[in-house]
Amino acid sequence: MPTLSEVASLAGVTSATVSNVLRKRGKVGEQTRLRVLAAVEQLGYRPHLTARALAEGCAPTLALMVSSIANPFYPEFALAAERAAHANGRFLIVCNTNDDPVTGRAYLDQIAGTLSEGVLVMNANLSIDDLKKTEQRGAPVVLCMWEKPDAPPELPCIAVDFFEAGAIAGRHLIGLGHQHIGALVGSKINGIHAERYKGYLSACAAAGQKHPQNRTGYIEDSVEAGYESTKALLKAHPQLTAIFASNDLPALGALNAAADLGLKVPQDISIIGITDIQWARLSRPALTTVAVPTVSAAEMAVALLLDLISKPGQSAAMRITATPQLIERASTGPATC
Amino acid sequence: MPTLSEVASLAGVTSATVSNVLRKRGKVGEQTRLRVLAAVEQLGYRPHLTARALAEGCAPTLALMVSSIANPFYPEFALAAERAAHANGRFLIVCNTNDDPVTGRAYLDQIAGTLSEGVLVMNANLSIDDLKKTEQRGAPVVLCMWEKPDAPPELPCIAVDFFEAGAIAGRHLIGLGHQHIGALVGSKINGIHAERYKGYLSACAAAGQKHPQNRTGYIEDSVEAGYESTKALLKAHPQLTAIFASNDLPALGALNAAADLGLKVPQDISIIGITDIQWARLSRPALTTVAVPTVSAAEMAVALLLDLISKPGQSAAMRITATPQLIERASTGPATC
DNA sequence: GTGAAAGCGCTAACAG
DNA sequence: CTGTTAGCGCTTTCAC
Repeated sequence: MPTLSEVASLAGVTSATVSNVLRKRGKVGEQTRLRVLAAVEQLGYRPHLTARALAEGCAPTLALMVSSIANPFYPEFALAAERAAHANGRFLIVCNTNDDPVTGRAYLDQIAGTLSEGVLVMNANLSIDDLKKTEQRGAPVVLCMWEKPDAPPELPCIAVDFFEAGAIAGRHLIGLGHQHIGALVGSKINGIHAERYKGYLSACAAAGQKHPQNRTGYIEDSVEAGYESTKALLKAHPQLTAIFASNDLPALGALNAAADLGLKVPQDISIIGITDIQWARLSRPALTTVAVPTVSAAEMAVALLLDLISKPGQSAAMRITATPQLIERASTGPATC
Repeated sequence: MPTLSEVASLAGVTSATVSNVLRKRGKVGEQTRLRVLAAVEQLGYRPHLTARALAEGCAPTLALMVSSIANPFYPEFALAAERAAHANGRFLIVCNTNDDPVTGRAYLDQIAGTLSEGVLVMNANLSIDDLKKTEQRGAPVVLCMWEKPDAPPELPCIAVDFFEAGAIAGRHLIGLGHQHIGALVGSKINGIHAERYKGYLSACAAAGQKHPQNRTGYIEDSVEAGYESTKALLKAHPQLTAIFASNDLPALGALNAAADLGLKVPQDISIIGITDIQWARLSRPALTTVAVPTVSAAEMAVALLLDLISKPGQSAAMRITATPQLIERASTGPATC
């Protein structure tokens, strides 16, 4: 690969000048500029991003920490984040923590500030302490789609009003006349869906309905867990006419459980999820769900991170994305009893 | 962030020595080693990966080019690739080309050899010429899950026997007694599924069945396209008892079309796909499909790429992964007429 | 064993 | 306007 100085000597100038024409800095004579450009073209010169990063003291990469990029929710976020990053001249490194704090910490220690200029953190089971530590070391951190507004994150974050998402789901079910509702709350690992559940409970309370504790299954955030839990719930409480799931994956599992139990959705039982992942519209019946603003959250997260990178020492404000939206599809309908 | 020389002066040695103990190179006196380690610990020193990359002339990153990481097939590949890369001390940069050759070329020009040491290419609509050019510039390229064994790739690649995958699917359907089979072949964009279709046709021929051209829909690789095409196919050919889809997404669309048409799967119509993406096991009925060795392909691709990186000028051999496997689930059954 | 010095490719003052 | 001069933080001969 040709270097700057090779281009320089071909053009009969010095590397500083070449750098200047390439970065459009300083003033360069029109003819030398042309000469340099010709040399660049002739040699097929491309700037060495690693060298540039070292010299500038700033790498053109951002890291995205997720538990697993194969989790159906992350790819859409990652796509939006990568696009936003690239639109700003940055590249995105994807790190799968596998929900293992040790792996996560190792990633942070390795790349934060040394290879990537900042880090976006999705639900990757990283400790706030580790994150604060990497922030103190100079690599900005942005929590993405933060769900616990009451627990001060102590770190910049993009928050989504998951309480409202839960409330919307609850109101939808109640509005349809459902009085016996089962709930699927995940994930067990980090109890991160508590906010959604609280929102749902608040909707019940507001309608004067009470939700008995034993109608809630605390489960993992997966189709399989939703499937099993729904079967158990329906066996214990045959009178249920609806299922509130704190996430789409368990909701989809509930759909399958209903089908395998010979129940018709939504005639016999209504099911609602939260998030609106890709599959939600593709299941049969298509899943009614509360869409969360994933794309805008990703864009905001990248914007916030870039802000923090450009202005070190900035205060760590929390930004909030658009309100979740009910997406009414075919898995919910009026209560029949 | 503390630097090597800061650690060095704390330990009362020179940076070369610190480097030696950290890289476990050369011989270092046991006591100096301990002293250095203590200093590293005390300062919380972490090697600056960008600086190291520049000095070593080798970046610790690999790039993965995909059309869109949100396409349901890529995340599983990306997960496996990232794990394999990280197991070898490399980080993975994800690049979404959006199927746009211009975007793809820009990515290659920017990072290949300057920020990432090599590039993995999934179906990203990049021209072979562009790829060969980046290879010539010194950044190894590995084509992942290459499907056209007859068209010499001229580039190192991991090939999957998609012809056999198609044949397996065809044999399965024929073995079940199906004589009137419709075919969904995608994607239209790059005609990349031809091999799968050929395999399917060969299975028909081997069984003495002929597949009329007008029973094939050439479509995009999506659930929606599969849905529409299945409806059209079924309308034009009501006698069809099975659908062969060259990919799972259209197969899932076919499943939905059958459901919306009031057809029971597999009693009225059998449907088979190829790939075995995550959703395949989650649909109702669960999709019978021919699983492709995604994970091993990803691992082999990373291994090949690392080989090429470590041994420049190596011959570009094609490596082949495991044979596709039939995964019999609930969407296929005996022909009833 | 350990240190001195050069250099990876580029940027960023500062001179001229 | 353009060239000179230092580095960025680390690795790597090559002496001592």
